Amino acid sequence: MMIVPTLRQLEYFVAVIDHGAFHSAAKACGVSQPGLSAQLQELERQLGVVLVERARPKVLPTEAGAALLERARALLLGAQDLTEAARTHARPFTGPLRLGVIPTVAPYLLPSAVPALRNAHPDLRLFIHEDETDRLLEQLERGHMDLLLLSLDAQLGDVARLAVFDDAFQLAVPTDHCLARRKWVRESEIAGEALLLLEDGHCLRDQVLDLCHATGASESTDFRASSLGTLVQMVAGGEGITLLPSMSIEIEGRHANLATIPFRRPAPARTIGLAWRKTSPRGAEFEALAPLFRPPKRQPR
Amino acid sequence: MMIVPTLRQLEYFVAVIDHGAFHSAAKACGVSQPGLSAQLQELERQLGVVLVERARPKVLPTEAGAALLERARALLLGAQDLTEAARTHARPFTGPLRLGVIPTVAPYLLPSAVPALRNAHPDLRLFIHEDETDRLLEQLERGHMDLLLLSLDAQLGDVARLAVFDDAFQLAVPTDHCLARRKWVRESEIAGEALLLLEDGHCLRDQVLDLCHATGASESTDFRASSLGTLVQMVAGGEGITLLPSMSIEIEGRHANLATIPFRRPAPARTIGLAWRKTSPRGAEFEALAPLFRPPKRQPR
DNA sequence: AACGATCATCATCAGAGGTTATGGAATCAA
DNA sequence: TTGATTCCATAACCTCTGATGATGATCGTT
Repeated sequence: MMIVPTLRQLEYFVAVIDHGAFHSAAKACGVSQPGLSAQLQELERQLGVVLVERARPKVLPTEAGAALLERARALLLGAQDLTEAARTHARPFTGPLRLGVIPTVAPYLLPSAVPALRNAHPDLRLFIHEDETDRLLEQLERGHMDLLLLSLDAQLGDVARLAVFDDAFQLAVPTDHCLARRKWVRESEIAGEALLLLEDGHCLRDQVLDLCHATGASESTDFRASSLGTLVQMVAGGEGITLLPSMSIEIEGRHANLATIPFRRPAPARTIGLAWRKTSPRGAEFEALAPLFRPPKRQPR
Repeated sequence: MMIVPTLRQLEYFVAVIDHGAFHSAAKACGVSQPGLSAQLQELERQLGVVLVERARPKVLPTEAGAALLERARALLLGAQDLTEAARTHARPFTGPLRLGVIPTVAPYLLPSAVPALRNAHPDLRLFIHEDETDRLLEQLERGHMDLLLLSLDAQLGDVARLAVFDDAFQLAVPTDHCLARRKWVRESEIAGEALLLLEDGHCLRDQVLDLCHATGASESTDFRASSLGTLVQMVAGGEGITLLPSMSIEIEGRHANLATIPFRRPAPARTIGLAWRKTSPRGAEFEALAPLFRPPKRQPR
């Protein structure tokens, strides 16, 4: 069996489509434009099909090119996985670990988790990327991320996942709110309230919104916060109430005019966990890393 | 992203494992032994892992090698599929078509189907391989077969499939059997009978055996035929009775001392159909070919 | 001990794949 | 229209990969 395309040719092909231009694709691949051009031509010659239409503002895949693009991507990803499988086998817990974390988890969990990771596995080169669930998942599928730390309550699609811990919600109200002095509240007690929520794209927003529908609460209109920090500022300013994940309270809850009240059990919660591509060669590693992402033990009072 | 292994290196690696020796693997790949040896060393150097243990009588994969072997196979298969996708896109219904057919179908359907195929698509280069279901499926998964023509009643696993037609069973008895003059029989009437069956491995055997259990018939011990032809000889010789698929009767049924009796509807039947790898780029082609595998119309009497 | 089989090494060479410089076509601004 | 600009293809040249055949080293067998 003679192998027809080379991985290098496929890499160039994918790069050209992704960049929409030869010269920038060439730069991204670390080669000169003529070099890339020649390889792509050779690929097209060998396959007997024109893959990219050299249109003016932007090169576009032909029909055939579009049909082969995903196969090419899958092959390149498979090659990457193979090398990673080799390294993992030779020396586990080494090499790059591209970790994606959602914005409503990163600032609260990473300060403890990152040192723990570095300490337990000093040869792991950690790259952290913070983004919303959907974009993280796309990056994961494309092989630009290795591991995600996020809420497993969101729609994750066909990925391997492992729950790490549950993160209960608490009610956050201004100190002059009628519930501010309560030791706990029932879920049903937020019925009729209008909650301040995060802006679109945050999985936390979607989950709390679902909770609103289930309990008879609603979303406070006119304003959506871009972070939990902003949200807390607004609650403390008397603009409304909201739900905060417990992990955020130690940091976000230190605010005059803000009271946080736990829910009575069973409290509504999100499940924080890890996700990775099912075909990732490092699944076993990731499972072993999971405990390091648990929140640090609070001092018993 | 620098691509670490080349497809050629992976091809050599897989060949060495499959052949158990460098020199024969090299011959199979069409290169000299030192060439292959060097590439494999380079692969091992780049991956930082020894992949094959140069044991004396036979080289064996190391633990790491075994772990990477399936990934390597998948990549090579993916590359093959990609080229095929390109050719299919450029000129559908051309190139090699490696068709696997089970032994209880091949002699009855191929005499009409093969000319029909050649006629409809003269640029299709047909390679036909006859074998039992399990082995065909393995060849299919490995990429050594493109398309299978078989009974969809067997366990096929995770493959794409398309039913082409139903092939009803008929009862075959010696002419001196009490049922020999009947125009039809009921399924329940074979209860208590002992049927002659094919030897192990034929899906037809398994299916008829299931039918026996369902109807209260049993298998005639002491003898298992290696083909339907043999089976018919034994029935005609008065050794017992059996079930024959309708498609075989025009050929196998021409025998003195043999009577074939249809079952009353709904007659027990097998479903003949096509199967291919889900990732095959030629699925659409195969679906278009399906009608050519229908049995030829019988002349109405 | 000698032999045969098998994989590694060596010296060598063709060509695949890269580079820079340049050409030509399309786009855009004036 | 014209000139400037952008972008891909081509050309000439170079480097080093990946092949070859011959030979060496090692191990199991006779």
